[in-house]
Amino acid sequence: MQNKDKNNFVECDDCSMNSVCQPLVTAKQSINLSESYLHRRIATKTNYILFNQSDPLTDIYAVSSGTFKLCQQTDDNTENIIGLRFPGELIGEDALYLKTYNYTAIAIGDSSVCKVSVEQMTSCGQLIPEIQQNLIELLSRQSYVRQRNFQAYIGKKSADSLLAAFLLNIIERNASYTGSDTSIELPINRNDIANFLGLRSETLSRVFSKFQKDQLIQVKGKKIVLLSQDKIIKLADF
Amino acid sequence: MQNKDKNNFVECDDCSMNSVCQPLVTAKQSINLSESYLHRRIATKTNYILFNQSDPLTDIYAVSSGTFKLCQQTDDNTENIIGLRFPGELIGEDALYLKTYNYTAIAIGDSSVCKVSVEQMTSCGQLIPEIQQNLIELLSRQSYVRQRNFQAYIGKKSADSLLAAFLLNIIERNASYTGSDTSIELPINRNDIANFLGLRSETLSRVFSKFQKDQLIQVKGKKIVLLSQDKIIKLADF
DNA sequence: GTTTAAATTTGACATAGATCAAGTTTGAAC
DNA sequence: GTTCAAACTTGATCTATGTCAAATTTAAAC
Repeated sequence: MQNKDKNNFVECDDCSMNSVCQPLVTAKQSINLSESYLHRRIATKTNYILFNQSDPLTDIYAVSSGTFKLCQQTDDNTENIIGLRFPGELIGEDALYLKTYNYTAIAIGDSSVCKVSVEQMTSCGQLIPEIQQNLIELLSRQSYVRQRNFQAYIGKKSADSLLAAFLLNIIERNASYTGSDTSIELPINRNDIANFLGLRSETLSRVFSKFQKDQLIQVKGKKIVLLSQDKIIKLADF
Repeated sequence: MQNKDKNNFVECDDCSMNSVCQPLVTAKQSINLSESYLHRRIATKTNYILFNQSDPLTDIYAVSSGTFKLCQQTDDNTENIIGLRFPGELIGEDALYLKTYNYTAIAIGDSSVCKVSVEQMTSCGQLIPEIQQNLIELLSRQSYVRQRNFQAYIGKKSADSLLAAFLLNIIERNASYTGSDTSIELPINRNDIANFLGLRSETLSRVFSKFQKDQLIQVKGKKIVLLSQDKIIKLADF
């Protein structure tokens, strides 16, 4: 079980960008890479913005600690949270296709990221086939993760099953980092969860209360423990 | 505007697999590829199953005509539709990571697919760098499409906005094939749409009726025409 | 520690969607 | 064409979630 102190980082070995980042580091010795090709563990404070919706793509990020929310503005100036990223996960890689970020990425709490220049990665890819192959694996893995993520929420409407699916999803995604598959230090507030799930924060609060009353979960401050994983999975499956 | 006769296929030029499929065809002349490396336009009847959930990955498919639904069974034996695929789109590529399909792919109506052997594609990729590069672009495009798809539905709960988002989504995805960005020949029945969106078919029916009464759409048999795209976009955005 | 604003919970009522039931329409098989 | 089952629509009621308001808890700033 790893230390969960907030100053701790995900290990490079557990980072999804490692397969691209490592060969670049090795290549640095033989190829003339500019200094900006890779920045490791850039510290960011709460509400720090990595990039804005519709900025041109320049870098791909991997979360090394903390959490980021991905937001979109709608016409009427409301902010919709359309995704969350946890340590070891990528941010911005879906812009490789359109060359433009299509959401704003904002730090929740003190966090940190590693950053790889797309330009450098691409030109190195021509020289080092290993990078290409790794990039393919990285992208197919990402494709799978997205599919799972989509499946988790599509077709669900009841507040109970949405929250159950959400808890399972974030606990699973953080398991390798936290070392637990039944608990999590909730990095995001009720309002943001409600926004993401399309519920009202009052409704979400009631479901949290009900889950506690029914002995499905235990909440202590920001920490959530699943008391009956089976029942939660059943709820999420509905 | 293209002919929309159901026997027509999406052009290879408009198929997302083309960037991988074409180089393989070219390579066939110089490399010793087995006969099974590529099957073009396999005809499938209604309810034909391409592969089952948890089958090991062997091939990646691209829809050349018709429509496929992606389904998952839950514990209580109900079938959940977790995605649709239209001409030019891929099926099964997200299994590249886990090596196992994680849903069942079923034809809706008479359809057809092209099929590429993953084994052959991978071994050819070592010899022909072009295939690797094209695969990367294919996967990042897919990543983007999935993200858009996710965004379209996450956080939406009202039946109105779900249906509006659904109509826009499928019309957009079929536009290059049908030649229209305001109408579509609906390939899927109300029950399946309701299942996918997590609504009851009665509710969906009521929303369809309301949209027609409010002059937002026109329905003639299976054909749907958007009368006020602006209003539908506004509904979907909420 | 105290103060204070923000986050969360709870209550009362309104409303959208689910459920159950009964039509009506559509289209395939004959 | 006719028949029939499946798909779709509509109506009446019930329930879950939204809405608005107020109370309570939490945690940040001092």
